[in-house]
Amino acid sequence: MYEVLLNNIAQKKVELTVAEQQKLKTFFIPKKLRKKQYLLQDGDVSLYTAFVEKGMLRSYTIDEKGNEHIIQFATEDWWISDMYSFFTGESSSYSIEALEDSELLLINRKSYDEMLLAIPKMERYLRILVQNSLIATQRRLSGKLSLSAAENYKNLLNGCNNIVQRVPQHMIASFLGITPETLSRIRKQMATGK
Amino acid sequence: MYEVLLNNIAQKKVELTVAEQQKLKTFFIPKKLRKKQYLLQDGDVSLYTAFVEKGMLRSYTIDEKGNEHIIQFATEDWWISDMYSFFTGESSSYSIEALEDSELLLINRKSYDEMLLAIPKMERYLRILVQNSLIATQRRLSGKLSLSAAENYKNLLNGCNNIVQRVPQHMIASFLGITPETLSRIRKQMATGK
DNA sequence: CGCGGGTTTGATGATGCTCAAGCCCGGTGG
DNA sequence: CCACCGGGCTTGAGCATCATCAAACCCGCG
Repeated sequence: MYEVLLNNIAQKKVELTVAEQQKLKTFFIPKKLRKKQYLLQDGDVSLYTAFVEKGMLRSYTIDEKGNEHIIQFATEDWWISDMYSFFTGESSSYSIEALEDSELLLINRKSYDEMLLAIPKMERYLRILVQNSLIATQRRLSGKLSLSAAENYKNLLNGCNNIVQRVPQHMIASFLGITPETLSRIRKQMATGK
Repeated sequence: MYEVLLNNIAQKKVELTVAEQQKLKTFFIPKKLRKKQYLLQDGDVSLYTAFVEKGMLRSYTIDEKGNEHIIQFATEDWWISDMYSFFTGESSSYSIEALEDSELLLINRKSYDEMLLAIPKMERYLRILVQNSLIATQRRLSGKLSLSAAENYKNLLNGCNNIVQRVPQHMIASFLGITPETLSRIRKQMATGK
Protein backbone atom coordinates (compact mmCIF):
# COMPACT_ATOMS: atom_id res chain seq x y z
CA MET A 1 0.00 0.00 0.00
CA TYR A 2 2.78 2.43 0.83
CA GLU A 3 5.42 1.01 -1.50
CA VAL A 4 4.94 3.70 -4.11
CA LEU A 5 5.50 6.47 -1.58
CA LEU A 6 8.45 4.74 0.06
CA ASN A 7 10.05 4.14 -3.31
CA ASN A 8 9.57 7.74 -4.25
CA ILE A 9 11.28 8.85 -1.07
CA ALA A 10 14.19 6.48 -1.60
CA GLN A 11 14.55 7.65 -5.16
CA LYS A 12 15.07 11.20 -3.91
CA LYS A 13 18.06 9.83 -2.03
CA VAL A 14 16.41 10.14 1.35
CA GLU A 15 17.04 6.96 3.29
CA LEU A 16 14.55 6.10 5.98
CA THR A 17 15.16 3.42 8.59
CA VAL A 18 12.58 0.68 8.89
CA ALA A 19 11.35 2.31 12.10
CA GLU A 20 10.92 5.60 10.29
CA GLN A 21 9.07 3.91 7.48
CA GLN A 22 6.68 2.38 9.96
CA LYS A 23 6.24 5.68 11.72
CA LEU A 24 5.64 7.46 8.43
CA LYS A 25 2.67 5.30 7.58
CA THR A 26 0.84 6.36 10.72
CA PHE A 27 0.43 9.92 9.45
CA PHE A 28 -1.43 9.07 6.28
CA ILE A 29 -5.00 8.12 5.50
CA PRO A 30 -5.53 5.87 2.49
CA LYS A 31 -8.40 6.97 0.29
CA LYS A 32 -9.89 5.76 -2.95
CA LEU A 33 -11.55 8.14 -5.33
CA ARG A 34 -13.64 7.17 -8.32
CA LYS A 35 -13.42 9.00 -11.59
CA LYS A 36 -15.11 12.43 -11.40
CA GLN A 37 -15.09 12.51 -7.61
CA TYR A 38 -13.57 15.53 -5.91
CA LEU A 39 -10.75 15.76 -3.40
CA LEU A 40 -11.28 19.50 -3.02
CA GLN A 41 -14.07 21.81 -4.07
CA ASP A 42 -13.53 25.43 -4.99
CA GLY A 43 -14.43 27.48 -1.87
CA ASP A 44 -13.51 24.83 0.70
CA VAL A 45 -10.30 24.75 2.68
CA SER A 46 -7.73 22.28 1.40
CA LEU A 47 -7.58 19.97 4.42
CA TYR A 48 -5.31 17.40 2.82
CA THR A 49 -2.25 17.09 0.72
CA ALA A 50 -2.43 13.94 -1.35
CA PHE A 51 0.13 11.53 -2.71
CA VAL A 52 -1.11 9.64 -5.77
CA GLU A 53 -0.37 5.92 -5.62
CA LYS A 54 -2.51 5.07 -8.58
CA GLY A 55 -4.69 6.92 -11.03
CA MET A 56 -4.72 10.56 -11.96
CA LEU A 57 -6.10 13.90 -10.77
CA ARG A 58 -6.16 17.48 -11.88
CA SER A 59 -6.39 20.80 -10.07
CA TYR A 60 -8.05 23.71 -11.79
CA THR A 61 -9.64 27.14 -11.36
CA ILE A 62 -12.73 28.55 -12.97
CA ASP A 63 -12.62 32.16 -14.14
CA GLU A 64 -15.49 34.69 -14.24
CA LYS A 65 -16.44 33.59 -17.74
CA GLY A 66 -16.81 30.02 -16.52
CA ASN A 67 -13.73 28.67 -18.26
CA GLU A 68 -11.62 26.04 -16.54
CA HIS A 69 -7.86 26.43 -16.31
CA ILE A 70 -5.85 23.40 -15.33
CA ILE A 71 -3.05 24.19 -12.91
CA GLN A 72 -1.67 20.71 -12.51
CA PHE A 73 -2.08 17.09 -13.48
CA ALA A 74 -0.96 14.53 -10.91
CA THR A 75 -0.32 10.92 -11.88
CA GLU A 76 1.25 8.09 -9.91
CA ASP A 77 4.16 9.25 -7.82
CA TRP A 78 3.07 12.88 -7.67
CA TRP A 79 1.65 15.05 -4.94
CA ILE A 80 -1.31 17.34 -5.29
CA SER A 81 -3.07 19.95 -3.17
CA ASP A 82 -3.70 23.65 -3.01
CA MET A 83 -0.59 24.43 -1.03
CA TYR A 84 -1.69 27.97 -0.32
CA SER A 85 -4.98 26.93 1.22
CA PHE A 86 -3.40 23.95 2.97
CA PHE A 87 -0.83 26.07 4.75
CA THR A 88 -2.82 29.24 5.41
CA GLY A 89 -6.19 27.68 6.17
CA GLU A 90 -7.88 30.12 3.79
CA SER A 91 -10.50 28.82 1.43
CA SER A 92 -9.28 27.59 -1.90
CA SER A 93 -9.95 28.92 -5.36
CA TYR A 94 -8.98 25.58 -6.85
CA SER A 95 -10.84 22.33 -7.31
CA ILE A 96 -9.17 18.93 -7.40
CA GLU A 97 -10.90 16.14 -9.28
CA ALA A 98 -10.07 12.52 -10.06
CA LEU A 99 -9.75 11.90 -13.80
CA GLU A 100 -9.47 8.14 -13.29
CA ASP A 101 -10.27 5.81 -10.42
CA SER A 102 -7.45 6.65 -8.03
CA GLU A 103 -5.78 5.56 -4.84
CA LEU A 104 -4.41 8.29 -2.63
CA LEU A 105 -2.55 8.76 0.62
CA LEU A 106 -3.88 11.79 2.43
CA ILE A 107 -2.18 13.78 5.11
CA ASN A 108 -3.77 16.64 7.03
CA ARG A 109 -2.05 19.72 8.33
CA LYS A 110 -1.65 18.49 11.88
CA SER A 111 -0.16 15.17 10.80
CA TYR A 112 2.03 17.01 8.34
CA ASP A 113 3.61 19.09 11.07
CA GLU A 114 3.91 16.09 13.37
CA MET A 115 5.51 14.05 10.64
CA LEU A 116 8.18 16.68 10.10
CA LEU A 117 8.94 16.74 13.82
CA ALA A 118 9.00 12.96 14.08
CA ILE A 119 11.01 12.35 10.89
CA PRO A 120 13.16 15.38 10.13
CA LYS A 121 14.52 13.67 7.01
CA MET A 122 11.15 14.34 5.46
CA GLU A 123 12.04 18.02 5.36
CA ARG A 124 14.70 17.12 2.87
CA TYR A 125 12.39 14.94 0.82
CA LEU A 126 9.76 17.64 0.67
CA ARG A 127 12.30 20.32 -0.17
CA ILE A 128 13.55 18.32 -3.14
CA LEU A 129 10.01 17.62 -4.22
CA VAL A 130 8.89 21.23 -4.07
CA GLN A 131 12.10 22.30 -5.73
CA ASN A 132 11.44 20.06 -8.71
CA SER A 133 7.91 21.34 -8.89
CA LEU A 134 9.14 24.91 -8.89
CA ILE A 135 11.60 24.22 -11.69
CA ALA A 136 8.85 22.62 -13.77
CA THR A 137 6.41 25.43 -13.09
CA GLN A 138 8.99 28.06 -14.04
CA ARG A 139 9.56 26.19 -17.28
CA ARG A 140 5.88 26.22 -18.02
CA LEU A 141 5.60 29.90 -17.20
CA SER A 142 8.61 30.68 -19.33
CA GLY A 143 6.94 28.86 -22.22
CA LYS A 144 3.77 30.86 -21.73
CA LEU A 145 5.79 34.08 -21.74
CA SER A 146 7.83 33.44 -24.84
CA LEU A 147 6.43 30.70 -27.05
CA SER A 148 3.45 30.23 -29.36
CA ALA A 149 0.64 27.84 -28.58
CA ALA A 150 1.97 25.37 -31.14
CA GLU A 151 5.45 25.37 -29.63
CA ASN A 152 4.11 24.85 -26.13
CA TYR A 153 2.10 21.89 -27.37
CA LYS A 154 5.14 20.36 -29.08
CA ASN A 155 7.17 20.75 -25.90
CA LEU A 156 4.46 18.97 -23.99
CA LEU A 157 4.57 16.11 -26.47
CA ASN A 158 8.36 15.87 -26.28
CA GLY A 159 8.43 15.89 -22.50
CA CYS A 160 8.14 12.20 -21.71
CA ASN A 161 4.66 12.77 -20.36
CA ASN A 162 2.06 10.13 -20.74
CA ILE A 163 -0.45 12.78 -19.80
CA VAL A 164 -1.29 13.63 -23.38
CA GLN A 165 -2.38 10.04 -23.99
CA ARG A 166 -4.42 9.75 -20.83
CA VAL A 167 -6.68 12.78 -20.82
CA PRO A 168 -9.18 14.24 -23.30
CA GLN A 169 -7.80 16.93 -25.56
CA HIS A 170 -9.86 19.75 -24.24
CA MET A 171 -8.02 19.29 -20.94
CA ILE A 172 -4.67 19.47 -22.67
CA ALA A 173 -5.88 22.70 -24.21
CA SER A 174 -6.91 24.01 -20.81
CA PHE A 175 -3.51 23.03 -19.40
CA LEU A 176 -1.77 24.91 -22.20
CA GLY A 177 -4.02 27.90 -21.69
CA ILE A 178 -5.67 27.76 -25.11
CA THR A 179 -9.12 26.82 -26.38
CA PRO A 180 -10.00 23.32 -27.63
CA GLU A 181 -10.59 24.81 -31.09
CA THR A 182 -7.09 26.22 -31.25
CA LEU A 183 -5.53 22.94 -30.16
CA SER A 184 -7.53 21.09 -32.76
CA ARG A 185 -6.22 23.43 -35.47
CA ILE A 186 -2.65 23.10 -34.23
CA ARG A 187 -2.88 19.33 -34.45
CA LYS A 188 -4.30 19.50 -37.93
CA GLN A 189 -1.50 21.83 -38.95
CA MET A 190 1.12 19.47 -37.52
CA ALA A 191 -0.41 16.45 -39.24
CA THR A 192 -0.48 18.00 -42.70
CA GLY A 193 2.01 20.87 -43.00
CA LYS A 194 4.75 19.12 -41.10
CA MET B 1 26.66 41.71 7.04
CA TYR B 2 24.60 38.59 7.61
CA GLU B 3 21.79 40.18 9.60
CA VAL B 4 19.40 40.26 6.68
CA LEU B 5 19.81 36.54 6.04
CA LEU B 6 19.62 35.61 9.72
CA ASN B 7 16.49 37.71 10.15
CA ASN B 8 14.94 36.08 7.15
CA ILE B 9 15.60 32.65 8.60
CA ALA B 10 14.18 33.61 11.98
CA GLN B 11 11.12 35.03 10.32
CA LYS B 12 10.41 31.65 8.72
CA LYS B 13 10.23 30.31 12.29
CA VAL B 14 13.50 28.45 12.02
CA GLU B 15 15.50 29.10 15.15
CA LEU B 16 19.23 28.73 14.88
CA THR B 17 21.54 28.63 17.89
CA VAL B 18 24.35 31.15 18.03
CA ALA B 19 26.78 28.37 17.13
CA GLU B 20 24.70 27.47 14.11
CA GLN B 21 24.56 31.09 13.06
CA GLN B 22 28.32 31.29 13.22
CA LYS B 23 28.66 28.07 11.30
CA LEU B 24 26.22 29.24 8.69
CA LYS B 25 28.30 32.25 7.79
CA THR B 26 31.25 30.08 6.83
CA PHE B 27 29.42 28.67 3.82
CA PHE B 28 28.76 31.97 2.10
CA ILE B 29 30.87 34.31 0.05
CA PRO B 30 29.93 38.00 0.19
CA LYS B 31 29.91 39.67 -3.18
CA LYS B 32 29.09 43.12 -4.43
CA LEU B 33 27.71 43.65 -7.90
CA ARG B 34 27.36 46.98 -9.62
CA LYS B 35 24.36 47.84 -11.74
CA LYS B 36 24.41 45.98 -15.07
CA GLN B 37 26.95 43.42 -13.91
CA TYR B 38 26.09 39.76 -14.31
CA LEU B 39 25.89 37.00 -11.76
CA LEU B 40 25.20 34.43 -14.45
CA GLN B 41 25.49 34.51 -18.22
CA ASP B 42 23.29 32.50 -20.51
CA GLY B 43 25.29 29.40 -21.48
CA ASP B 44 27.36 29.16 -18.30
CA VAL B 45 26.65 26.82 -15.42
CA SER B 46 24.97 28.46 -12.44
CA LEU B 47 27.72 27.96 -9.86
CA TYR B 48 26.05 29.98 -7.14
CA THR B 49 22.74 30.53 -5.50
CA ALA B 50 22.53 34.08 -4.21
CA PHE B 51 20.78 35.72 -1.30
CA VAL B 52 20.14 39.42 -1.88
CA GLU B 53 21.05 41.56 1.12
CA LYS B 54 20.72 44.82 -0.73
CA GLY B 55 19.82 45.94 -4.22
CA MET B 56 17.96 44.11 -6.93
CA LEU B 57 18.51 41.55 -9.68
CA ARG B 58 16.56 39.90 -12.43
CA SER B 59 16.80 36.55 -14.19
CA TYR B 60 15.69 36.30 -17.80
CA THR B 61 15.84 34.28 -21.01
CA ILE B 62 16.25 35.44 -24.55
CA ASP B 63 14.15 33.76 -27.23
CA GLU B 64 15.07 33.10 -30.88
CA LYS B 65 13.69 36.46 -31.90
CA GLY B 66 15.98 38.18 -29.43
CA ASN B 67 13.27 39.19 -26.99
CA GLU B 68 13.98 39.10 -23.29
CA HIS B 69 11.56 37.41 -20.89
CA ILE B 70 11.98 38.11 -17.22
CA ILE B 71 11.54 35.04 -15.05
CA GLN B 72 12.12 36.63 -11.69
CA PHE B 73 12.96 39.83 -9.89
CA ALA B 74 14.88 39.47 -6.63
CA THR B 75 15.03 42.33 -4.13
CA GLU B 76 16.34 42.38 -0.58
CA ASP B 77 15.46 39.24 1.32
CA TRP B 78 15.03 37.08 -1.76
CA TRP B 79 17.07 34.31 -3.30
CA ILE B 80 17.96 34.01 -6.92
CA SER B 81 19.66 31.44 -9.18
CA ASP B 82 18.90 29.09 -12.00
CA MET B 83 17.95 26.20 -9.76
CA TYR B 84 17.94 23.74 -12.60
CA SER B 85 21.48 24.53 -13.68
CA PHE B 86 22.67 24.84 -10.09
CA PHE B 87 21.50 21.37 -9.16
CA THR B 88 22.15 19.48 -12.38
CA GLY B 89 25.37 21.19 -13.43
CA GLU B 90 24.02 21.67 -16.94
CA SER B 91 24.56 24.99 -18.63
CA SER B 92 21.90 27.59 -18.05
CA SER B 93 19.51 29.20 -20.48
CA TYR B 94 19.02 32.11 -18.08
CA SER B 95 21.03 35.22 -17.37
CA ILE B 96 21.06 36.99 -14.02
CA GLU B 97 21.85 40.67 -13.94
CA ALA B 98 22.03 43.34 -11.26
CA LEU B 99 19.49 46.11 -11.82
CA GLU B 100 20.96 48.20 -8.99
CA ASP B 101 24.23 48.14 -7.11
CA SER B 102 23.74 45.05 -4.97
CA GLU B 103 25.20 43.12 -2.09
CA LEU B 104 24.89 39.36 -2.25
CA LEU B 105 25.72 36.28 -0.26
CA LEU B 106 26.77 33.50 -2.59
CA ILE B 107 26.83 29.82 -1.88
CA ASN B 108 28.19 27.18 -4.25
CA ARG B 109 26.91 23.68 -4.67
CA LYS B 110 29.50 22.02 -2.46
CA SER B 111 28.92 24.46 0.40
CA TYR B 112 25.21 24.11 -0.11
CA ASP B 113 25.33 20.38 0.48
CA GLU B 114 27.72 20.76 3.39
CA MET B 115 25.55 23.41 4.95
CA LEU B 116 22.54 21.10 4.87
CA LEU B 117 24.55 18.35 6.54
CA ALA B 118 25.99 20.68 9.16
CA ILE B 119 22.72 22.52 9.90
CA PRO B 120 19.77 20.26 9.12
CA LYS B 121 17.38 23.00 10.20
CA MET B 122 18.26 24.72 6.96
CA GLU B 123 16.35 22.02 5.12
CA ARG B 124 13.24 23.35 6.74
CA TYR B 125 14.07 26.95 5.95
CA LEU B 126 14.75 26.12 2.32
CA ARG B 127 11.64 24.03 2.03
CA ILE B 128 9.47 26.90 3.25
CA LEU B 129 11.27 29.27 0.96
CA VAL B 130 10.86 27.14 -2.13
CA GLN B 131 7.29 26.42 -1.17
CA ASN B 132 6.44 30.11 -1.09
CA SER B 133 8.16 30.58 -4.41
CA LEU B 134 6.15 27.77 -5.91
CA ILE B 135 2.89 29.23 -4.68
CA ALA B 136 3.81 32.61 -6.15
CA THR B 137 4.88 31.12 -9.46
CA GLN B 138 1.68 29.10 -9.72
CA ARG B 139 -0.28 32.30 -9.14
CA ARG B 140 1.59 34.02 -11.89
CA LEU B 141 1.08 31.11 -14.26
CA SER B 142 -2.59 30.96 -13.39
CA GLY B 143 -2.84 34.65 -14.26
CA LYS B 144 -1.15 34.07 -17.59
CA LEU B 145 -3.55 31.23 -18.32
CA SER B 146 -6.77 33.02 -17.50
CA LEU B 147 -6.44 36.78 -17.35
CA SER B 148 -5.93 39.64 -19.79
CA ALA B 149 -2.75 41.69 -19.90
CA ALA B 150 -4.50 44.60 -18.16
CA GLU B 151 -5.73 42.39 -15.33
CA ASN B 152 -2.30 40.90 -14.77
CA TYR B 153 -0.83 44.38 -14.59
CA LYS B 154 -3.43 45.50 -12.06
CA ASN B 155 -2.72 42.46 -9.92
CA LEU B 156 0.95 43.29 -9.99
CA LEU B 157 0.18 46.82 -8.81
CA ASN B 158 -2.07 45.56 -6.01
CA GLY B 159 0.45 43.02 -4.78
CA CYS B 160 2.44 45.08 -2.29
CA ASN B 161 5.42 44.97 -4.63
CA ASN B 162 7.75 47.89 -4.79
CA ILE B 163 9.12 46.34 -7.95
CA VAL B 164 6.93 48.42 -10.21
CA GLN B 165 8.44 51.61 -8.80
CA ARG B 166 12.02 50.40 -9.01
CA VAL B 167 12.47 49.13 -12.54
CA PRO B 168 11.86 50.63 -15.99
CA GLN B 169 8.52 49.87 -17.53
CA HIS B 170 9.76 47.78 -20.38
CA MET B 171 10.98 45.30 -17.77
CA ILE B 172 7.58 45.20 -16.13
CA ALA B 173 6.20 44.47 -19.58
CA SER B 174 8.73 41.69 -20.07
CA PHE B 175 7.83 40.25 -16.65
CA LEU B 176 4.16 40.27 -17.60
CA GLY B 177 4.92 38.70 -20.96
CA ILE B 178 3.69 41.62 -23.06
CA THR B 179 5.39 44.27 -25.18
CA PRO B 180 6.32 47.73 -23.84
CA GLU B 181 3.86 49.25 -26.31
CA THR B 182 0.99 47.20 -24.94
CA LEU B 183 1.86 48.12 -21.36
CA SER B 184 2.01 51.78 -22.30
CA ARG B 185 -1.46 51.57 -23.82
CA ILE B 186 -2.84 49.75 -20.79
CA ARG B 187 -1.54 52.48 -18.53
CA LYS B 188 -3.04 55.17 -20.71
CA GLN B 189 -6.35 53.35 -20.65
CA MET B 190 -6.25 53.07 -16.87
CA ALA B 191 -5.37 56.74 -16.44
CA THR B 192 -8.25 58.02 -18.57
CA GLY B 193 -11.08 55.53 -18.85
CA LYS B 194 -10.13 54.14 -15.42
C1' DC C 1 23.03 71.64 -27.71
C1' DG C 2 22.57 67.33 -29.32
C1' DC C 3 22.62 62.53 -28.29
C1' DG C 4 20.32 58.30 -26.65
C1' DG C 5 17.44 55.41 -23.89
C1' DG C 6 12.90 54.87 -22.65
C1' DT C 7 8.18 55.77 -23.42
C1' DT C 8 4.27 57.00 -26.33
C1' DT C 9 1.39 56.95 -30.46
C1' DG C 10 -0.39 55.25 -34.79
C1' DA C 11 -1.22 51.92 -38.53
C1' DT C 12 -1.25 47.29 -39.74
C1' DG C 13 -1.14 42.33 -39.04
C1' DA C 14 -0.96 37.76 -36.66
C1' DT C 15 -2.41 34.81 -33.21
C1' DG C 16 -5.77 32.86 -30.81
C1' DC C 17 -10.86 33.54 -29.15
C1' DT C 18 -15.97 33.36 -29.81
C1' DC C 19 -19.95 31.58 -31.61
C1' DA C 20 -22.24 28.41 -34.37
C1' DA C 21 -22.70 24.40 -36.90
C1' DG C 22 -21.44 19.78 -38.29
C1' DC C 23 -19.25 15.33 -37.51
C1' DC C 24 -17.73 11.14 -35.26
C1' DC C 25 -18.48 7.54 -32.16
C1' DG C 26 -19.79 4.99 -28.23
C1' DG C 27 -23.69 4.12 -25.15
C1' DT C 28 -28.67 3.50 -24.28
C1' DG C 29 -33.22 2.23 -24.84
C1' DG C 30 -36.91 0.78 -27.79
C1' DC D 1 -30.41 -4.38 -34.29
C1' DC D 2 -31.16 0.14 -35.07
C1' DA D 3 -32.44 4.85 -33.97
C1' DC D 4 -31.29 8.30 -31.03
C1' DC D 5 -28.70 10.94 -27.94
C1' DG D 6 -24.73 13.40 -26.13
C1' DG D 7 -19.97 14.50 -25.49
C1' DG D 8 -15.91 15.57 -27.61
C1' DC D 9 -13.53 16.85 -31.57
C1' DT D 10 -13.44 19.51 -35.94
C1' DT D 11 -14.39 23.29 -39.16
C1' DG D 12 -15.56 27.90 -40.56
C1' DA D 13 -16.36 32.99 -40.30
C1' DG D 14 -15.75 37.09 -37.86
C1' DC D 15 -13.58 39.43 -34.01
C1' DA D 16 -10.56 40.94 -29.98
C1' DT D 17 -6.29 41.21 -28.12
C1' DC D 18 -1.87 41.90 -28.46
C1' DA D 19 2.48 42.08 -31.51
C1' DT D 20 5.13 44.43 -34.98
C1' DC D 21 7.12 48.21 -37.25
C1' DA D 22 7.97 52.92 -37.62
C1' DA D 23 8.01 57.47 -36.12
C1' DA D 24 7.71 61.04 -32.71
C1' DC D 25 8.42 62.59 -28.21
C1' DC D 26 10.43 63.34 -23.67
C1' DC D 27 14.10 64.17 -20.70
C1' DG D 28 18.43 63.53 -18.37
C1' DC D 29 23.26 63.92 -19.35
C1' DG D 30 27.59 64.59 -21.55
